[in-house]
Amino acid sequence: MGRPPCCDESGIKKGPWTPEEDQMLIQYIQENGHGSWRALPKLAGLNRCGKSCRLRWTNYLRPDIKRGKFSPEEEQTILRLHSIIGNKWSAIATHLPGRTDNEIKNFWNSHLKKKLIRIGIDPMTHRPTMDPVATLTQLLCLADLTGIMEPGAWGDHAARFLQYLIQSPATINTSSFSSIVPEMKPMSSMNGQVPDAASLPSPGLFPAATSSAEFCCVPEMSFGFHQQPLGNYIKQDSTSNDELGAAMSTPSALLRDADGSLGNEDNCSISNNAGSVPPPSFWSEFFDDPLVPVLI
DNA sequence: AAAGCTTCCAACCGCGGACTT
DNA sequence: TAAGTCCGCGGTTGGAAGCTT
Repeated sequence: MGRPPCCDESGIKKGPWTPEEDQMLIQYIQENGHGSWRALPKLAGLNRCGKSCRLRWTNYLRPDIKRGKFSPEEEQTILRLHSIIGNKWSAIATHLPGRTDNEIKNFWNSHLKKKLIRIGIDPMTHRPTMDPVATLTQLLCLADLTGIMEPGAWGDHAARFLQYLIQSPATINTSSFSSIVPEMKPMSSMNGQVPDAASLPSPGLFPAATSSAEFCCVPEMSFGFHQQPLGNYIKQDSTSNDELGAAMSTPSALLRDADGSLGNEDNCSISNNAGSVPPPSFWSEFFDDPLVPVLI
């Protein structure tokens, strides 16, 4: 069953709001609350439909709306949430105080989406648009970093890791790649700065998805290097203290059960066993709940 | 300076879920 | 239970502003 459009009444004004109309709406809502949006226009003396009033209020006139450019932190939050829940703009907006779903949607469509496409990330899947190994090879070529493969250039760890990526494509589960783009930057933009070689794992620490694993973490090194240090993390039951599994983890690690579904264990936490390497910052930054966040 | 193009964003549209009658 | 209504959401649009040629 459909419903008639709310604005099909003749004589109802559409289009941009005038300052006078804004003032009437603000004054009415401040004095009476919005109540029924349907009834509001008549009560407030506005020749608008209720829907138009609601939109104007929620997207523009509300006193708690934050104006101005999105900060890098807000941008990262949007990207992270979008990689998890997709185009749920209202849900994303709940994590960005003062920002409206419409504003976030516009920012995504006009900035972030294009940005991802430009750097080779599919904005809908948040995965590289090309084969990750091919992408890495291409980036290496672009950055003219072939010299790094020479012994001693980055240390054995880094060289082994790069060789792993280039020579062992079959071991990389490309279907599980995910991207938290702001934490990564193309190698070509690193201007000779390389990550701490000691923090790079040996290829053996990268388990491909296996059917028997409690969960698996898939490294996301296909596109660039995380700005945050890598480390090994332990998934632990906080009540029994049982170690449920250990994995090489990146800031956007994928935690899955053996059947590929999302982990859902209560009482679990992620802890770090790498000593000097802190847990990925986004766990605490982004999720209030210290239990296992569900990411995909 | 002006024409054409691109970007940005406020506002609209239509759908679907929830609620009411 | 079905029909009617309201609200909120995501997709899309149109025009203003900015940029390029």
